[in-house]
Amino acid sequence: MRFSRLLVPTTKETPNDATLASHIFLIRGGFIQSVGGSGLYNFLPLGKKVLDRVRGVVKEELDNAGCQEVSLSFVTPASLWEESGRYEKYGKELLRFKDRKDNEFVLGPTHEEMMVNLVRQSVKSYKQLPLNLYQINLKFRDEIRPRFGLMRGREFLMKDGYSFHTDEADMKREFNLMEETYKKIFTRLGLEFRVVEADSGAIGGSGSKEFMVLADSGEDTIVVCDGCDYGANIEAAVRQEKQCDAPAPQLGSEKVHTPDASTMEELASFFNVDPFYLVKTVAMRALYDEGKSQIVLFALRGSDELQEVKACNAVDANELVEVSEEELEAAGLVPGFMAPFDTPKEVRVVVDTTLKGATHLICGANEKGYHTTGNTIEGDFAYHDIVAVQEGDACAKCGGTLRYTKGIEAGHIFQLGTRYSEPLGCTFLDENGKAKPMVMGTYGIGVSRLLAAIIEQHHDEKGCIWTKESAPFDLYIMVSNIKDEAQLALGEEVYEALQSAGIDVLFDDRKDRFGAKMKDYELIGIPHAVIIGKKLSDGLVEFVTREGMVKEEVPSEEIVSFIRERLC
RNA sequence: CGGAGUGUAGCGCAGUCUGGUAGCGCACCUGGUUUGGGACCAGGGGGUCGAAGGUUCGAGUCCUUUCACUCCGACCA
Repeated sequence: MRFSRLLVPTTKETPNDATLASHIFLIRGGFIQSVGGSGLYNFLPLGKKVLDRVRGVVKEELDNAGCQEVSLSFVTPASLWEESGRYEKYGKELLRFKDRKDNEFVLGPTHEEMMVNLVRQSVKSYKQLPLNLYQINLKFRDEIRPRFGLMRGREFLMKDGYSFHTDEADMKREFNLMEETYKKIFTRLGLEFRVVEADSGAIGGSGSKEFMVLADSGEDTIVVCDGCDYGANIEAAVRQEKQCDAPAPQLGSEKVHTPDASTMEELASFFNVDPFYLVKTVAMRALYDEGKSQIVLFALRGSDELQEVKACNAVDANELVEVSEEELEAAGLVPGFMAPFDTPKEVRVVVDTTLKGATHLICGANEKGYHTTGNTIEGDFAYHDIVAVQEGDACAKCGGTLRYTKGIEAGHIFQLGTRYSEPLGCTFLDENGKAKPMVMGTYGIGVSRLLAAIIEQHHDEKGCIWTKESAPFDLYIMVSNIKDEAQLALGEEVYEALQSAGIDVLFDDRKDRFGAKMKDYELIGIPHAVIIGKKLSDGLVEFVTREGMVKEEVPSEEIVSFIRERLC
């Protein structure tokens, strides 16, 4: 491709809403163009090329693993979503609309329903299973706050795959195969990543893993162990039960006047005890379908923090929101002095598992200005793991130290079970002619997000540095001064020779000066370049590696074979 | 949805307080010079100043309403 013919509107200036390197360079490098600035982007020729290459890697590995590509209709009848029960549960991110006949539709944010529908219509026998179908198509999620360019757009390209099995064991086999396949994909794309245990969120099901591309700019906090390969999203991370060296307060069961102590710090210093022996009672409002809601008290040790996703799962709610003090008082609770005991009966209580059987605890007295000491937690509370793992906690697997790191969620695989096949009646006949729901797995990769993830990991202050398998072109050739006939002639010659050798070359034949072309090259970030310039009079050209901007001088007559050796 | 802010040329911004010819940089077009780090000179095109209503002889500027977007918090590939 000749640069002079390619639509690459590079800019010197940074768009004012871009803060992330990937966002800045994808826009400045002319890869993408913002549409109305609301999480919608056009892919320009360069961006489309990268997208296609990344998509190609994904497709190749999936096909090798025995998956089959399909393409599902983007507009989905709402009735399917009603069948699965997600029409309500999915919330406002689901874009709903009506056609001219007033029939309701949604724009697919994910396609479990559609794929199950496809399979239930065409698969009837155990002989047709297992089956792994995928598509690489647009998704639309009406995000509350789209941002960071391709990292969190409203419309995005996603690979979503679904597998169907006769039993749990076969689904797990496929799940493991997909984990290995995903590792191959991310490795080929040149990404440094970590596979972590994850929460299943709105998709449902059990046992899910996320593929986190490590980057400081990542939106997810992941917990990793420095002693073993344990890794988990903060939303799902577990730890060894915490121990406390400080002595337990030896106080009997009494009510103590604590007028100014309502926070954990104040309370700990008031009683002069470790926060480990305090009970923190956090009130949240749990939201359910059809506008129902309930106040829930979450009790945990004063030394711990509530993990909201875990808490939300514990009460099976759609969402947890904060509760105002007024609402708490109206429900008969005393903000700042709440206890998990003797609560009004419309208030639900969830206790962290580590408090089960705990003694010598200090907690609120359900009375303004008072706490009680010498409490023991026993009996039939609803016990759940609701705490956030903290840095420095001990790994449950090996006892090593857990640390936080930031990641970009690039892939997520789920063991779904019969969460969708059952309500949607996706069954097969087994050897005995008996109908059973298929056991499913589901597997996603954020393909357009991968472009952002690659740049987050591979850039410098000057621009993008694409990896071998993601680069829009294999090589860039610059003719420094196109008025210099010798330079231009050699450029044309090398360009032709490499093109016919199957190397995808971007030939910069523009009239601009050296500096301007160099800036564009650095911004666009093709892995290697050949610069035909001044040194041609000494019979030399330069071979540049974008990573580190390393320059090597090569005799001009050897450049074609040199490149074929380096790039192939 | 809560908090903060911004809407003026394709992009980045000034002008708004104090009403009076709509400006600057980048980009774009023409001609010329220049060619190893985002060149220079000369000329040129491009705007219902987010929208609606009001005040006024006159509104980008003042008043009212409204919409959109961005940033900080809770969702997700």
